[in-house]
Amino acid sequence: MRRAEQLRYLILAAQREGNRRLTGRLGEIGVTPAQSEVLRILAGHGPMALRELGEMLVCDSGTSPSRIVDRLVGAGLVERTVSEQDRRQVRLALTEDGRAKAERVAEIEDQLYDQLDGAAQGTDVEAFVELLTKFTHESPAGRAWANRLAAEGRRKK
Amino acid sequence: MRRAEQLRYLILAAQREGNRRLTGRLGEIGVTPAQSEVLRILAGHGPMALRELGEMLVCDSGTSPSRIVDRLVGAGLVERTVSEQDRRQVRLALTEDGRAKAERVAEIEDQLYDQLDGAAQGTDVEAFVELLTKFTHESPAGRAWANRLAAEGRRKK
DNA sequence: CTGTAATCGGTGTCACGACATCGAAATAGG
DNA sequence: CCTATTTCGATGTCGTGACACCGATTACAG
Repeated sequence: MRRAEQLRYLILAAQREGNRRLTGRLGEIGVTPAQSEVLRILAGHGPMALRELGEMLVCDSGTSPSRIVDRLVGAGLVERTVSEQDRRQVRLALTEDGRAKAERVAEIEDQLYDQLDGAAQGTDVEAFVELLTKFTHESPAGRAWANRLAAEGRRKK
Repeated sequence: MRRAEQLRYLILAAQREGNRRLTGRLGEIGVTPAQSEVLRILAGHGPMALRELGEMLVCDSGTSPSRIVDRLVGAGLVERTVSEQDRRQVRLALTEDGRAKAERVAEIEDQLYDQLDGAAQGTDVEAFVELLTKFTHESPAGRAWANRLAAEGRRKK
């Protein structure tokens, strides 16, 4: 059993398990994990174009997350407006319902983060964060996460 | 930015990136990552029932991996036979083509494991393995991986 | 100003994953 | 035996993910 193989499958299992727990809790308020990521990004970083959202989404590195947004628009949580300056662009903004839902999502996530932080007590997570960052920093998903961190930094200023 | 949140998204990004690389390399021989896991399990642990396969599959914790197997049967890599003793059961076995394909999958995986081991040089991976094992050991995917490890142990005897 | 290239978002397609439900077959209980 | 329960695998459905391709719109080069 190679060390890398074990790491590979444990990362896969952890991702699945995290998603499973999140799906269960988020299901109570009628959103999926992918949708929740969109809600949280829009709540935290204001209205933006679909392309910008795509550059921050870890869960979907496709050309554009049109279809995830479709469902949020259908659920009345997100508003799509064609940009005035550039009619190719679409501006995405949370509705009132969307803001409320994003708030509830944040609460649920916080509870799960408490669990995870508890499980990670006594482990040198920083070393692991560094390894994963190195492994992903050239990938679409890794760049999306880096974009989120950068935006977070700007927001705090 | 909570530590757990960073860990969550980095694990997601790493899983996506690993899958992306694997998809690219495996695409050359016409299989997907999920299919490759089935091939490797059948190659390593002999013919088995669909249920047993399901209990070892990290990639699919659903009721049964019928549909993934469907495609492998369609591709002529796996043979499905109704069990004589228990006509509810289906015995899965690799065909000659399937064995050859599993061999090529193993070579590709080894190359990627080399990359990953290289990137993990100097990191205390064991601590991380322990954390992930603890996090997943009650989950479907975690149990599947534990089953794989156990079967691996038995095979070596 | 005009033709070409680049950008943006939408869509078609395929293969998952997760969940629920189903029918056939075997087993346990009486 | 005979019925109720359990097991096994298949299947329907929904929502991703990843890729390729498309039309509309804008930017740019000559």
